[in-house]
Amino acid sequence: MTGASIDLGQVHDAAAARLRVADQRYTSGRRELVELLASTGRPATIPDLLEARPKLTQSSVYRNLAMLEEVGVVQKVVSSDDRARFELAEDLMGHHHHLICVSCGRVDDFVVSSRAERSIETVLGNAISDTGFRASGHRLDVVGTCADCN
Amino acid sequence: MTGASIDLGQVHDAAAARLRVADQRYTSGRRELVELLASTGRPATIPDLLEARPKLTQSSVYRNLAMLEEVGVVQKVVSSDDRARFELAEDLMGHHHHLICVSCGRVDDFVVSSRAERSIETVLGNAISDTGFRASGHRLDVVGTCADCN
DNA sequence: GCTCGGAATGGGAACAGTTCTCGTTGGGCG
DNA sequence: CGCCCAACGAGAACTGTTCCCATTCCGAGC
Repeated sequence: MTGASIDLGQVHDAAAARLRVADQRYTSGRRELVELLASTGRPATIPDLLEARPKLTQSSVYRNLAMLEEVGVVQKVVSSDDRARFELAEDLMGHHHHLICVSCGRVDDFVVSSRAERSIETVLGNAISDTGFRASGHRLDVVGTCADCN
Repeated sequence: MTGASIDLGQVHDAAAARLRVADQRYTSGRRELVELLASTGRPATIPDLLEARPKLTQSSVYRNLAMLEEVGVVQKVVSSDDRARFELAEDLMGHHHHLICVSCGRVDDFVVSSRAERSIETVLGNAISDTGFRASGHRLDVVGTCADCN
């Protein structure tokens, strides 16, 4: 169900390039974060990341995620609990949506057909055309309870 | 653009009834919150509410919003900034979507045609049918920059 | 290979939003 | 009229996140 796995080398190259534009280095800590997020297949919380790589420290993870978000390598995802979650940016991961469990806060990815995406875009474009709002994208999340929470 | 205004009396009746089921009173503070949320037409932050009704106190607003959420009268909305926003529950407000400004965090409501809603529901139903996830609804938000933020 | 300068790091303090605590208030019922 | 307990108000406590600063690391130039 989770889309075809992505090319890690390509992701690293893109991350390095985007950081370089901002005069930032692609350090080992940042590389680890990107690698983790690329392999998880689901938005991760900071505790998730710290647990997966105990060598990482909290303040650096926060700082590096903020930097990676700023240069467009990762993006923040909000769920129903109060921890931020992070995933690779859409242009690295592919456009997708989230299943948000209101019971445990877990977030999973899913995709819909590109035809369905186009019709959603059209509907949204019509709906907001007279609001002065400039859309940069959409978030279509399904809320409910995950299989584990039954 | 904001849908037809809702029947305030009906909202109060529903709120009172849902609280009563949970052995809770519909106190003046709670009534004020419901009234504010019904009149705002856009999800409100706690500071918004405190400013609109200086008589309300912060701790009571938090406590009462939590209670009203628990009995299904209001719901929490997350935006891009880190303040929670609240609006009346969907069955009191009508189903709608949000325009989320990534620059200032402001959130506005908009609606799409019921035909479009049905097709979205169908698409989502197909996409998650084999995940074990039980959907209770969806959130379709448009992110971008509002007219004020240009 | 060595040194220097600036970027990144790590640990902890500071901060903001939210939740909890507890003594007080007040509405409803006997 | 008085009792009881839910709700209130003020502030303390808590939690996730951000900031600070001394130390470490990396890369460029010698």
